[in-house]
Amino acid sequence: MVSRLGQGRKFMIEDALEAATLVFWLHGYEGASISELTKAMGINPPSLYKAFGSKEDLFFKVVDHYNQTHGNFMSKIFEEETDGRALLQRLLLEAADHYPSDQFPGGCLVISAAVAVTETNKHVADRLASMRNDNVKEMASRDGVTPDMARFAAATLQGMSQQARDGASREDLRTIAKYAISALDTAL
Amino acid sequence: MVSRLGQGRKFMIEDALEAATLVFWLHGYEGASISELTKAMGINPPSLYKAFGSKEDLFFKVVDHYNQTHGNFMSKIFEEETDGRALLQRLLLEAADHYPSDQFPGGCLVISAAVAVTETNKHVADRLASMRNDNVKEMASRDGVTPDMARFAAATLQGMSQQARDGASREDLRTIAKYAISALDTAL
DNA sequence: GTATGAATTTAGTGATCGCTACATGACGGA
DNA sequence: TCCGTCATGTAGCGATCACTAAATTCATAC
Repeated sequence: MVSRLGQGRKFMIEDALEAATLVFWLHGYEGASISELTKAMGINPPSLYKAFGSKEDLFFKVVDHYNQTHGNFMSKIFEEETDGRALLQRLLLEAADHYPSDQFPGGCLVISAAVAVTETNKHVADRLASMRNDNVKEMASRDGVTPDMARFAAATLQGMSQQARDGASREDLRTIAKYAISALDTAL
Repeated sequence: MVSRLGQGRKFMIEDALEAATLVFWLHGYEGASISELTKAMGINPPSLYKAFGSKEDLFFKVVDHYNQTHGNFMSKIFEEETDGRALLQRLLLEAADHYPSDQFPGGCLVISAAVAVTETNKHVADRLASMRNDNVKEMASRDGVTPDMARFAAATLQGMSQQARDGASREDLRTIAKYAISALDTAL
């Protein structure tokens, strides 16, 4: 039985998450203040803490939201491509299309939101790092993909994310992706 | 005429810069607090501000110091290698040796110290970004190196830096470097 | 209409941020 | 020895951090 008492929430969780996503994506985990987050989400701090628990809880819900929306193309490719090489190729080429953006911060939130942080937030950066490393393992588990190839693809994706933040164009990133694909097609 | 009045500085600039370098390298520009910096440098805040001006001034003096010490291998390669392809190859292979580290934070300070930051420190991140982009231009100015090749090499180096922070081994990075070199050797 | 219960707004908490005023300490010059 | 000068240590500035106690508003239940 769902409780129908009280005045009920006045904002939509998804809308608030999307607003928070843009802030965390642009300024990173520590660079995003509760003040800026609540302003962007259109709510006050107590509402944020009531709905999401803490800044850290909110952040990881934002990461989930990001993976289901802006970063959705990745998991889609993981689902659709069975062949390992085709998987890596599509990841690289589609990332080249998605990472550069005018309306969004550019690059990948999971890659750039917590690179170098305070000691007290080390576990946040570590959790993102293990998400990235899980991605490498997932790639390496596919047929035709060695751990080395997976690492190389992951490193290229991370470099492309940085390049996007540094202002590289869609065309720039496509070229980087093509170089990487040609390396993956060449016996080492 | 050098002033010989007063009690004189009680610490060595280079030692203080090296200590500050490790803090900024590990925790990034914003993640490094004045409190942590002064503790690592063995001095009090007024001495820091007297000697270095501000946190931002200190940071960019740290970047210079880093480029002349831990990151010195880069400029050395730029000086020694005239041939463009040999330049890119050495950059990739030697970065693979330098980026992973047990005693140091790993990766490159210029790449990881200010990725996503507060709005008030955007200009710090922008200045590091333009240093990185200057590196790309410098590579592209060499014989046999197209802008595309330079971008690809830079992206790979940035990905390798991230991988090093995520725990990749020297061997892992060498393999990534070799993949990238094989791509550069293949006509696109 | 009134009591109940939940999310809201207001207004702060203590802690830490980057930075500095002030007094002390340590040296060279006279 | 005393002064002038500069770096130092102490102590704390205003601002902002993540977070929350308390009061208020609002929707339902009866």
